Amino acid sequence: MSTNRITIKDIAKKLDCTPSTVSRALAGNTRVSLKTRNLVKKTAVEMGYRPNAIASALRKGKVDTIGMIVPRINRYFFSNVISGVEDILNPAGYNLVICQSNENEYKEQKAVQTLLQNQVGGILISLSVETNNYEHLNSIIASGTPLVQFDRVNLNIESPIVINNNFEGAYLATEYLIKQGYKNIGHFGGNPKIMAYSERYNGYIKAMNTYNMNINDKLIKFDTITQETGSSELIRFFNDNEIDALFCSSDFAALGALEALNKMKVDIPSEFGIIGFANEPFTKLISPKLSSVEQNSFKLGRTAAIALLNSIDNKPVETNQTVDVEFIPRQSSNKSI
Amino acid sequence: MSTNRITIKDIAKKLDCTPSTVSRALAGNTRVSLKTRNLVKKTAVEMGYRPNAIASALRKGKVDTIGMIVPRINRYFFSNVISGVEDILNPAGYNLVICQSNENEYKEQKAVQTLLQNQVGGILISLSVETNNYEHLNSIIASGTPLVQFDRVNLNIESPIVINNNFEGAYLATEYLIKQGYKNIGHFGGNPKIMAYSERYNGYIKAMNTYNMNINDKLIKFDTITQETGSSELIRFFNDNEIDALFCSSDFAALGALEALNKMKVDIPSEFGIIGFANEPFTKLISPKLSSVEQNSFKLGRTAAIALLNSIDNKPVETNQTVDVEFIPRQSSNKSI
DNA sequence: CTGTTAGCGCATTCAC
DNA sequence: GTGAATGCGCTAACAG
Repeated sequence: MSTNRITIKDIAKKLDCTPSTVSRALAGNTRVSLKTRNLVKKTAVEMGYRPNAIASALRKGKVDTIGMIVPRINRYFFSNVISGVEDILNPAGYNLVICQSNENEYKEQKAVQTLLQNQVGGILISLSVETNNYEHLNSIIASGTPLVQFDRVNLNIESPIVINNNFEGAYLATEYLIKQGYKNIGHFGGNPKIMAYSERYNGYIKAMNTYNMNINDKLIKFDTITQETGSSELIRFFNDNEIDALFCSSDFAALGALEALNKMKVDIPSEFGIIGFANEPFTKLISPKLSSVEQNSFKLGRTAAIALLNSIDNKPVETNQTVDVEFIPRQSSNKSI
Repeated sequence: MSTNRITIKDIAKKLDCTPSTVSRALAGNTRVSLKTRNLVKKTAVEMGYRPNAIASALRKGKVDTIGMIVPRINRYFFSNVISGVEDILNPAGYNLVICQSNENEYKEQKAVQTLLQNQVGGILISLSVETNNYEHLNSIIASGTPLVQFDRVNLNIESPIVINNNFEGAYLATEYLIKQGYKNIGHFGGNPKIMAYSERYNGYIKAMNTYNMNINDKLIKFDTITQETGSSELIRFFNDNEIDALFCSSDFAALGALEALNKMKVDIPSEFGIIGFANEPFTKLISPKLSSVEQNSFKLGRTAAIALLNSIDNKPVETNQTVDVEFIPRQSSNKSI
């Protein structure tokens, strides 16, 4: 397959010097005379030399690649986090390798295994909702590979963590519904094992309590973060319960609920208020526009990447960082009666 | 950093045999007795052995990693292509590494360089719109690394190509507008250097000619694929020209145009018909729902991955494959007068 | 400023 | 069925 690749040996032979000199020259080592350095570099280009990163990594025992594992690549939130991570990593000379777990525990374990086998310099991970067993995270730590968890994290694992202020976002959203005059406010949450979701739930509860609102367990449903479940769950309990507002931990669940309400001819926002979470681009495209919580995902990505680089360089790392969120009011929650 | 990693040497020492035997046993070589094989495997697990993929790759001169370069990760189309690629690659024992070019030629070149340096077993690429120089593609070929281009391809580069039937999709969309009775149909295209876009343009022209429609160059605008340009370009020529319909090569441009029209109180679809391309999820969420062209991106990803695997295995590869598209009529193009 | 030597961890050829 | 020896391409310690 691969045509005979040019190595530093070939360059050395041509220039009648040793591979060491070539290696040093290419690395810009000033112990090599400027003249030789330039000559080597020029010849390398002429001969079409491409360094073998594999060999270099094996020798140096480390690699300039960082691995990142996310549940889904096609979420506004995650793709922005990725961009934020790249914004830090690329200038620092690292390459980012992205793996999708597709919310599947097995794929997540496989991804960890692959990254460790490839000796990545560090790993950034946001857990799949399905993940129940955390042995793969321990094996990252056992391997000595720096690890940073972000967004969907497990606190029992020893690693720096970067998360949004999910509690605050949920609190603000719920408070907004309350102040708009909605009376029976329900909640669609994610899997409470995941801290991001439990915190949103906690923020919701806190706001409800602060304003002496009645909390009805029947109006609270976990594991409801997709469009499908958002729609079906709303239909399932809308007719049997008094409910006039919903704070969803996911824009997609909110979208599903909103569509179901539209079909039932329930007017939003006059009869029903609804708020999502994540500020997906579609939130401002649908009708009515969906209120949501912006997570500053780009900044979160930068923060996580910086934490990882510090961890790699053995610099001090704040173990627990929080990125601010912002409530974005739109039509879906502005009671206009 | 990395704690002393267990190697086959350590296992050999413990079992009082040689690294060769361990290596063979781990690889399942039948020349090693079943008993030894099992013992080695068991001990490897017990000792927490993790194979060093780097060393293995250096030795074998190849790597079980495939590189993929896409302009943007957060496009419905691309993220689905990625899933399709994974659907083929993972079962085949390959790992996928994804790089974003962000539509930037330099980042694309850098990504190619990184992948080649990491000796990936093959590369899948969809070109950035900005890319003008194709030397990096030639260097992939020169390195002997199998290459497959998909979607945004350059025909002058010697490689298998997998694309959508863009011509057909554009033809069907334009034909639909014509049959709905729209008279002055414009076109927002992408960069015609990119075949995907030139073919959509060609399909538009073909439909217009087939039905003896008047083609007005003033109503055709290239490099208009973002929401912003879609909006600004529409505003720029709407008032000065007779135009009552638009076929856009991008859903985002169509969205921008649609928003501008909404603001100008132009009724869609009675006064103006509009169709996009790619069937982004938001197309069915906005109001009015946007007609578009579904590209079967998952299938396209599978097709491209299969082509690459065949190319890696030196099996015959169809050099030029086309994946069907489907026109999805929605409200934005159904003239209901 | 440059050469010599050694070895990263693994897979493979050649022995026996 | 197993061991010994070699080298993938590169870098780094040690000389000089």
